[in-house]
Amino acid sequence: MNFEDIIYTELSQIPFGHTMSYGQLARRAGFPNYARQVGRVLKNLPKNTQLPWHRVVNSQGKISFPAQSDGYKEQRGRLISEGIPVINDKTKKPYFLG
DNA sequence: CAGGGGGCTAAGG
DNA sequence: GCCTTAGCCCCCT
Repeated sequence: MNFEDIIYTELSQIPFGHTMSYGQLARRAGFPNYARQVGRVLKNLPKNTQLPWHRVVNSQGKISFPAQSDGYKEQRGRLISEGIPVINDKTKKPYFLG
């Protein structure tokens, strides 16, 4: 098993409605200090992947995409659909179910 | 080999 | 909140 496969399996273990940081996921996979590599793996995931990549956020609990980017919106939508609040930096209010 | 850059992190101003 | 520095590891040009 290579690094990517280990990350895939570890990623698939994150339960619905939960999030985990890149570094946390890396450590759980047995690769401390590999947060950036986790980011690289997620970036290269095929668009059709079934893996819950959206459940991975940075160490501040925030989405690691530029706030206007498509990736940001996509991840935000997925998190909200799981009941996970996402703070809007502008209004300081959380997007949430409803 | 050198340089630049990532879905990163922790620590400081 | 913003920004910079330093450390990390790997990828691409």
